Amino acid sequence: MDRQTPTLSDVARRAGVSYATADRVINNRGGVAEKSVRRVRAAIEDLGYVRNVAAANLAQKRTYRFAFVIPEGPNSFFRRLRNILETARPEMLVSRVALMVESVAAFDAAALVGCLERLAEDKVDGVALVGTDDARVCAAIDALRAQGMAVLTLVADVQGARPDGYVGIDNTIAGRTAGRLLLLAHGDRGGRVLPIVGVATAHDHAERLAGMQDTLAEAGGRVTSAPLIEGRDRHDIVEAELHRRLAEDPEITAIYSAGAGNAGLVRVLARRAEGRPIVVLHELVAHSRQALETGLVDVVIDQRPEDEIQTALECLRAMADRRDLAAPAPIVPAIYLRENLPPAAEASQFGDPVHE
Amino acid sequence: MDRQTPTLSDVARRAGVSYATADRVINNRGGVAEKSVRRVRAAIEDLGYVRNVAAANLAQKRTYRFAFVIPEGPNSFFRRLRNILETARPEMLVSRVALMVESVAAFDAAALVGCLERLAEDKVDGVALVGTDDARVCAAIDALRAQGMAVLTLVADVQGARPDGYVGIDNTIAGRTAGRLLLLAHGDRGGRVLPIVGVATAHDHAERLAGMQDTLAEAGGRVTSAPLIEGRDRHDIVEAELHRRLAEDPEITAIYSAGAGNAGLVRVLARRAEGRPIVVLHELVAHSRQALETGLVDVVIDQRPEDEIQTALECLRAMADRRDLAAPAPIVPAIYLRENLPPAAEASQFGDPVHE
DNA sequence: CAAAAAATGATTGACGTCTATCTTTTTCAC
DNA sequence: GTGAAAAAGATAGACGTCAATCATTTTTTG
Repeated sequence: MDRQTPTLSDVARRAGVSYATADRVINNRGGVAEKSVRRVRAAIEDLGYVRNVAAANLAQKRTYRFAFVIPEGPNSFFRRLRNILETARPEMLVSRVALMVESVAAFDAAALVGCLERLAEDKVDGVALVGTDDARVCAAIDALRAQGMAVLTLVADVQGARPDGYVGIDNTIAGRTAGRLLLLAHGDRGGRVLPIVGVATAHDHAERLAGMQDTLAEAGGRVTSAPLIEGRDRHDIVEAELHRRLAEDPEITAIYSAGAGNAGLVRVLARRAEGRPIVVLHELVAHSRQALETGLVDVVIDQRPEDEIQTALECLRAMADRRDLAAPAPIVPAIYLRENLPPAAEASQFGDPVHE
Repeated sequence: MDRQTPTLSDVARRAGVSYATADRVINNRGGVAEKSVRRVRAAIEDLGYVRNVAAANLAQKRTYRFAFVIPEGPNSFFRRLRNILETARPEMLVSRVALMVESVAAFDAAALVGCLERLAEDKVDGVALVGTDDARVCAAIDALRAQGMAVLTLVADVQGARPDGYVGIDNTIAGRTAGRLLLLAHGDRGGRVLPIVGVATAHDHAERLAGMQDTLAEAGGRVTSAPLIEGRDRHDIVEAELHRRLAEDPEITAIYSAGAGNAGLVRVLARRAEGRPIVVLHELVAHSRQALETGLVDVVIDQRPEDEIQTALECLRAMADRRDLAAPAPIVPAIYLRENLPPAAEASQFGDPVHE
């Protein structure tokens, strides 16, 4: 019925060269005349040859080794990220991908660089790292790439660095999305939004904040932004500050939290006797999820780390296979209400694998 | 450093049996004493053996053949579905997956059954079909499965059938999500939502409608539901009916469209001189996207067909490989505002594949 | 034109699994 | 204990590619 897919031998025959030459071409081994290269390329085109990755991997006894470098610490988002990776690990094994998850101190550029250098020696095939803005990190990334390994930034890009790609959301878009939700929830009434960020200098939080404010402004300014709280991503600080500000400023109609430390925010809300402001926050983690379920919070904007990791893995594999992958679809923030929450991920599931 | 992954020979050696026997076990060829089966299984467990799918596929010269059965017609959602599949096809080829996209008349159970029967003869490895409720369809699905092929329902399940899985959203959840958004947009004011469905008897639209109404009711009933419009998924009917109803009932504060035919809805909105109701509708397609971008519409709830297809492909592959895949994460409806729209998909991109 | 260099050809043994065939051993019923 | 059936062992070719070696041809250079 359907004739089978062509092999490299078919290509060689069609191009009128030997298998060895065709092999030299597709594997860039060099030492091939320009004329032959062109003929092989043409034959590939004609026959629609597609390299059989399975066979190639088999011959190379290849197992992909990918490292994910994730900040450590109590931050629940990164815990979630690590969880997803751990869950994916056994499934990845089937396709011969060994996942390494490295933890480094958060915001510690030196530690991150050290980790990257170890990975460079370790000869992994690809690295995905959560970026920290720092010149040394840029240099380390360049060094890895120069060594021929694939490097992605994940969740947070590194300004100035040139990785093979960035997998994560655009924080301006995330902030604008929050702004639009706030506008929607205010209807045609006016309002006053209290923004909470980690620190105003972190470029991701700053981008979210600006995106939110721009969107409010573009809508005519009936909803305005109050002075922000810097919660340093710590729930105790967020709790204290927020408590104070809400008492101080009764005009607040909404809260937008661009960063972490939302457990403190939830505590303040839970204590309120009556009517609460509209609340929009980021990242679906245990406490934000629960707050959504109990109605303490209206909306959670999530960057869907599952998607990010899947996309990252796809990119890393494509690069390791020397395939050209169409640039991955940018990851767009997801909006969760209590009604469309994804099923809670198990902490870890050890279903016994069945081999048969 | 890391010792290499064990092969089936290692398993056989460890189990104290021949390679042939180990092979008989993992491939269920039968004719193996219970005792030996247990020993092989134990060895697999001990060594953490994972069947090398690449090698297996190579040996079998396997190309997966999967068919997607999609209703034909002008419906832009199914056009989108088909587009996604066509775009995925070349990428899938790399992993040796041949995608077939079959079109059958919409809502035509007989045509669907005919198509499934052809596929049964065609010996494809798996089928994903958009369900149509019908006893004959159930029977056809069972017949395919009895023949050992993997069958998934996609987007719409078939009531009474027992496919290997359903990949699509829960329409009740989708409707509840719409309800929550409507509540959010009404704030603490009252309102009156005008629902539009295709036909009230279609169970998917009915589920969405009920979900929306339930959510409104649970919130205390300050926002109510007006009598619905049956637009039969046709934009001309939707346009005429909606126009009439809006003129008739000035109390309408919101529109919820659970089905298709939204081009007509958008036309009505575009003609309105001033203030429009809150609008929530389903499926991100060309005109709904544009309506969102131009501010004619507030929210689009989308079932993310890209995800659905990816999940479906994953499931089909897993089943074809005789792997046990953890049940795929149910697909949750996505909420799009004009700010978080994913980049528009190219109609079709024919970037020349680079082989090297 | 000869020598050196470059390009090409020819061939081979992995890689891990599948599939098939054939032989040998064990088990079981009678 | 004999014979048949069941179970197990042994082995080999194929799948498509990679990586390496060595021989041969063509091209370039002085």
